[in-house]
Amino acid sequence: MAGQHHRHPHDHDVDAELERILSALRDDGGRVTTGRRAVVRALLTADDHHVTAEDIAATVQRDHPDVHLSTVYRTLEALESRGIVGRVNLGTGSAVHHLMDHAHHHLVCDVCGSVTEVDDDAFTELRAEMERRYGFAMSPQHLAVAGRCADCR
Amino acid sequence: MAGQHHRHPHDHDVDAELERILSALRDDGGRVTTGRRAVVRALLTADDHHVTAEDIAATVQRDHPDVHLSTVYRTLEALESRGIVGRVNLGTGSAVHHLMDHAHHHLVCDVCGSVTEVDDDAFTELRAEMERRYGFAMSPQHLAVAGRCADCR
DNA sequence: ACCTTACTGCGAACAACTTGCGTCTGAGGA
DNA sequence: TCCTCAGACGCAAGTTGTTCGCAGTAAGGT
Repeated sequence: MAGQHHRHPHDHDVDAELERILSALRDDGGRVTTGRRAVVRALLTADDHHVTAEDIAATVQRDHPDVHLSTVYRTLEALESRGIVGRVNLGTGSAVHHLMDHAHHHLVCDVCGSVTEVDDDAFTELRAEMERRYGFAMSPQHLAVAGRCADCR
Repeated sequence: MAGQHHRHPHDHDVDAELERILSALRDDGGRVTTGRRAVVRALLTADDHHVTAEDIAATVQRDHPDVHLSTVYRTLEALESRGIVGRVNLGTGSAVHHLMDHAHHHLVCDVCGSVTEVDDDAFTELRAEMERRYGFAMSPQHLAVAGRCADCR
């Protein structure tokens, strides 16, 4: 065991989850490389769990300076195609990525750009309605609702 | 009065609405030019009322070949900042624009990319919930819901 | 240890806008 | 009607965020 540098109280949780995710990737025919490990770790330890590709690259490059931005993009794509991470694309600027640990949606503030998670259960009624009226199957993820957050009102 | 070319049964409605919109623009300090008139007309007559900037440019350029794409973008921006048109940005590809004639939202199919309008009233309950739980004021427009449409399921 | 072949770094390509610049023009006023 | 001048235009060049082609590297099954 032992030492990654800078251990924190919850590093065990992070490490366990990290390995769980990486095995899922490996079991699906993917390979686990230093870069990929670092990208997943960055996603796990990101403050608000919603980060851009460049955020991830910046974090990763603190420890591994030659992991290229395009590797981050390719890793995110590999994880997305396996349903491990999700992408939120609020029109302006870069897309934001997050682990799909639980079904949730996003309230995106038009003013400050902050992203708030909303549990999927708030949407069950709406989902049923869209299904009934339009035969449309709402994705359980990826939904971004624009508006104005409490702070910016 | 009289003749634009190629008159159709509902051209009067279109023309009336066109002038209404252009006056709103003019009353707000904007200027009405040939290009802007053509852009608004393209929005009014678009088949599904949800068009990309390039769609608009293509339509406009049939009659006015030297209206530049950048003029279309600038006109759309002018109209958006005045709340006359709205923009839907489904992650992939170009943004789609539409007149804000009534409050509605969008069901965007992940597979075929089709956009279905949903009246805002389906969202009143959800809006109240977001307000109550997070103090978040959902925009009455611009909401795009990802998923799979009836045809693609 | 060996052999596939997925993954990588790098730079160049790409799509969708956005902007700087010099010219032109709509529309309120003299 | 004519002036004038900020707002709008055409054009080309620039930005931004993301993807791709290539040749080299290294996972991981055998």
